[in-house]
Amino acid sequence: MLDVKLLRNDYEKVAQALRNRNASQELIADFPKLDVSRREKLTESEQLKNRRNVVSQEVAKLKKNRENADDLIAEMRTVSDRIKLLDEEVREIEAEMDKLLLAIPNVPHESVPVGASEEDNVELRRVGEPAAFDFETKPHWELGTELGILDFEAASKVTGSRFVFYKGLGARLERALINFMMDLHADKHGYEEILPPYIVNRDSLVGTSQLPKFSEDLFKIEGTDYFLIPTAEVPVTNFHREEILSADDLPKAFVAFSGCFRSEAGASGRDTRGLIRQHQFNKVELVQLVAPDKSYEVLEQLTGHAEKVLQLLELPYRVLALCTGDMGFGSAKTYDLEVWLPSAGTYREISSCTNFEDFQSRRAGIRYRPETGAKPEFVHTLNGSGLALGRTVAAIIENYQQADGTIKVPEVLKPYMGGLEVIAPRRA
RNA sequence: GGAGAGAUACCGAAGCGGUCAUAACGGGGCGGUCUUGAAAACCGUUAGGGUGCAAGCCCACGUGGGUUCGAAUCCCACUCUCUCCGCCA
Repeated sequence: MLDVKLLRNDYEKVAQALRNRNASQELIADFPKLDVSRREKLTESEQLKNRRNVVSQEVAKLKKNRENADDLIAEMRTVSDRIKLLDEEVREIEAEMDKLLLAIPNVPHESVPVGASEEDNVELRRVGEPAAFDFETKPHWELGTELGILDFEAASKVTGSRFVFYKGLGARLERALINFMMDLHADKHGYEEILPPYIVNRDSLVGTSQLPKFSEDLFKIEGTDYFLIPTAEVPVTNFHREEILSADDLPKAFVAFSGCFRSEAGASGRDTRGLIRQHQFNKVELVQLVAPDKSYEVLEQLTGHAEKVLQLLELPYRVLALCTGDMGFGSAKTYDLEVWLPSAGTYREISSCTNFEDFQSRRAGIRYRPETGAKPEFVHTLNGSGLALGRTVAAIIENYQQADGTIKVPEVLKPYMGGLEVIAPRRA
């Protein structure tokens, strides 16, 4: 959520940000009018409340002395009615303003490239060379099915499309990756490990800005106001919702493994095969709450932590700075990591690292006190995948495939796979 | 799921219609006095939001409504916590 003061004092800056995002100017058109009328009504109401408070004291005094207070009480009756009316109007205006404010995307950081679509994202670097295969490569869903480590058919029978069973060494590979990533971030990168609830309430989703705008992407639990989490970002960022932290508490750095559930409402027809786009997938997520003056430094570090996973797995990848038109709703700046997928002959997103600045913390009320006695300020929140598991498995299967259809186990994973060298069909 | 109890500042807790919210009282944290140092004692300090240049004013006793001239206090709904019973991993 934007600071109303920004909207009040620098309307044009917000308007420009919306243009850069291809978002409608309509989003903020009603703001000035609402803002002014709210403050007018609020001022009148507060003056009347002051009067009411003063008179109430007088009434108390008169009653105590057994004197007559009927005139004052009569006056207060009309004053109170007026207050009630004004407060009702203020409430309505505030509800409208909230609705409006919650629908306005964040203002991109000045360093974000201006652009209309993903075409305008800026590639910052490539790391690792895609392997040259001297045989016909196969996509991971073919290899995984042939090896008996992935079963899409069984999943579509048991559940439906866009679900998968991992079996045998496939399940083992996923578990190995989870442990490898968690150990790396918790032990080497200094994050605190969190295992969050997979179900959250509405306030949490508003806090991290999935709601109210993107409800169609979420699975809602029937008969309740609970939702399955689309990412551990939601429960973890909201851990300190409506709290005032002290300066020594920062930075808060959490690493969380969780299942993620997405309805993928608008994605029918895209990536229908394989592990790339599933309704349920696992992810290791990095989340940080930091002091505002540190957040851009931390964004670079956090992105580096996610990159480290790809480097250790020896998977070729590239880093993109997303342009204004391609960034997520709450983002002030985002780097995407894209891993090389031989079957697609291209790089595919495997991690997204974002600085939200105070966009989420303002919604979620996450503040800190810079020093004792100082006024609380909003923290900056960041998160990034470190990494999405399904896509990592797909990348390993495809990049480590061999001519005979077996999969080499990446060096760093061997200890997590009981020393296994190669994933081959069971029972040769 | 059934029955009951509760929610006030960092923690505990008083308050039961007006003089009680920079909120009694107790504890904790921080700073200081004293001390060779520490403890004890004593002193100080420790709190949100809105509006306004400011002084100030308004709001905030779990959340949202209601009654009343006036609500922490009375009424209603909701949320969460605790205790007992049932069920369960």
